[in-house]
Amino acid sequence: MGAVNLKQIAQRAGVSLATASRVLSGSDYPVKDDLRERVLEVAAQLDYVPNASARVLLRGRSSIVGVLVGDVSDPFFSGMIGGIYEVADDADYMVNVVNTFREPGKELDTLRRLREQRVDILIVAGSGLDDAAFTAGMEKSLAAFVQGGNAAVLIGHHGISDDVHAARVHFDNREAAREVAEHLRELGHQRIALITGDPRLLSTRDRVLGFRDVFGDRVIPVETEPTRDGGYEAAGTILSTRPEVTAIASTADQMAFGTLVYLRERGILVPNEMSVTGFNDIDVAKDFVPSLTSAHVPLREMGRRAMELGLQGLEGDVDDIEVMPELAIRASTGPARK
Amino acid sequence: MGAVNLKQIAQRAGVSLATASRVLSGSDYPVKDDLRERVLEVAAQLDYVPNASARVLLRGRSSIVGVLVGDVSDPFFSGMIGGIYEVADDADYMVNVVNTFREPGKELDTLRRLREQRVDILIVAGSGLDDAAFTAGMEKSLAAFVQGGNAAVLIGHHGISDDVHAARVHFDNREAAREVAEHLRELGHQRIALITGDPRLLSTRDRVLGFRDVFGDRVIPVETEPTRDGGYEAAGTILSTRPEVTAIASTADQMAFGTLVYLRERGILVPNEMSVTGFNDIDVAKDFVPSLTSAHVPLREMGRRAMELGLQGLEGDVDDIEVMPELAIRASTGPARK
DNA sequence: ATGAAAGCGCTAACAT
DNA sequence: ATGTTAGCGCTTTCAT
Repeated sequence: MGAVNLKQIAQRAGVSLATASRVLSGSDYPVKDDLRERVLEVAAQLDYVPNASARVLLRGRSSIVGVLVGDVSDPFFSGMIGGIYEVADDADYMVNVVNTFREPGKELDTLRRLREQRVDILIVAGSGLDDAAFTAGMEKSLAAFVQGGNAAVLIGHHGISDDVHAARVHFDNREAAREVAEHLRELGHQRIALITGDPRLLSTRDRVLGFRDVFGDRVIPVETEPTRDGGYEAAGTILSTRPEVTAIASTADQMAFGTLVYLRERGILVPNEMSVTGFNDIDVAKDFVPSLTSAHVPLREMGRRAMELGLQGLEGDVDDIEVMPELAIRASTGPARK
Repeated sequence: MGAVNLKQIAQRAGVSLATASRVLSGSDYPVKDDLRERVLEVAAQLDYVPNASARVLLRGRSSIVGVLVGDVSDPFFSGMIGGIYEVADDADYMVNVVNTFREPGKELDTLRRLREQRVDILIVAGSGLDDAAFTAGMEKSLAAFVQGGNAAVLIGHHGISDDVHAARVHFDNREAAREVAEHLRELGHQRIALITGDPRLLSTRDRVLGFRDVFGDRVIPVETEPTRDGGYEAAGTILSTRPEVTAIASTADQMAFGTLVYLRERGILVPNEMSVTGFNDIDVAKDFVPSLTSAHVPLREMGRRAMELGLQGLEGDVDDIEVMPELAIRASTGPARK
């Protein structure tokens, strides 16, 4: 029981702990070849793997980046995570992703667990939340983390005070939403429905605001699960209660897919009878039928940049960057029906 | 610099290290209320978070499950990972996912890093590989890991000797492929192309075998990147070089999507002029146009079961389970054109 | 009820 | 060139 440790290697090889360590830790300290070989052989034979905990304890650095997301299997997050991995891998960092399962109450908890692991870098990708106690807890935790000599990166997470010395990857959700809305307005739409996920999420809020900037009261918000099925259901509600609507927007592509499927099943033509828009522009959006008009969010790039900022943060320079929305106009939107 | 530690808490609170530990580690050891409160207060004030490394070192258990996958952002893996998280979360386990980026050479490396972290449970989800040295390395590493009192779970990873005391989640790729092939044969197809990813992957191999069981030499394998773009490209190659083909199968849905898009752009009717099949049946497959006939692989369930097996493995009982393929017949397949 | 001290596995400073 | 030892942060005996 228990993994093989250095002491066992040293004993078997008939050398001191220090010698074994010097050989196996990649130190450039000189060790005679015959001893070195003996150590190496025993280590290989027993398949010795050093204990990272002990090393971390000693060094105070873990080479682990902790990532806080809502749900790893959501393409929105897994895109970002993919970007993080790319950079982390080159920098020899392990990536430790934790799920909050979109339960905001859990976020503080998981953040703490990541801190317990003594991650060097913390990337918070879950959206902010409109909740004072939560925000305060978050700020305190992040401040203490950074205070401890680590780097924190917030992705699209405003609501956290600038006093927290964290790098940020900004994405202007409101502006992106405005572009989508503007596109619909130009097509002559007057009354639109907007399917949203949890309205307490700041990203959702901002997206709603963007639509309101253009449509004011003429946007009808419908709250649902942020999934394909949620969008499917919401579309049904909208059609039966709001016949005046000529376009259905969503705050995430998955919901728009659900809406498109619903419309397809009902034989309602898109975009002739109804326009549909998504948000985030995940990979399949362009291949869906009809291809989905969506606010493109450069997820992979955001992940990459976040990780780069984290690495820089360790060196002491905390930076802010902004990635730009870009409206992807496709086949799911057209002139409002008469 | 450096995170706050117990010693600092103890000093500030004017108590001994032991007392501080007893209060903060949730021990049921009795501590007078006034001291307890003082410690708690100081800890809250400084936002103390215990060092997991130290704890792991002491306890020998990390409550971390390590997961080895090809690529986190691939829906195939992220589905499984989602399942793992569900169970891990309930068991208070952290999930540490590492990417091999589909570079088989990296697998041994990443496995080692996970072992360094002293994960209690190891779930290997990347496919096996037809490479003796690789397999031997894998076996040795896993054996040593289990020997150390941990639990290993292999998902669809045959090729690893039964001597390795690992739990397994089996999925019969060959049988699943056979079902797809059989379906095509029944529709009258005689000549089919099969788009595959890396043929060194055992899962790919098995799927190819399943098709060969039914079609023998009449299946034309085409190797490409296991992505949407890879499938798109491969479709082009097939159409220009193999006009006799009446159906294009793929060993993963993403490639089939690419194929469908290519055919759509060329105005080739599916399934009238060409049938298309996928594999894995990821979420969007049913909503694609045309909806994709695919071998359904219960990814989420496999993840859940794997994690359950891992937890059981810690208790010493190593089990094998098998999940069943189920052919999802949809609109992308039809009778062979004349 | 409290504190002192040993020790988890490892590295690095310090002898020899 | 090799070995001995202190100590990273914590929990848990073992005194008191």
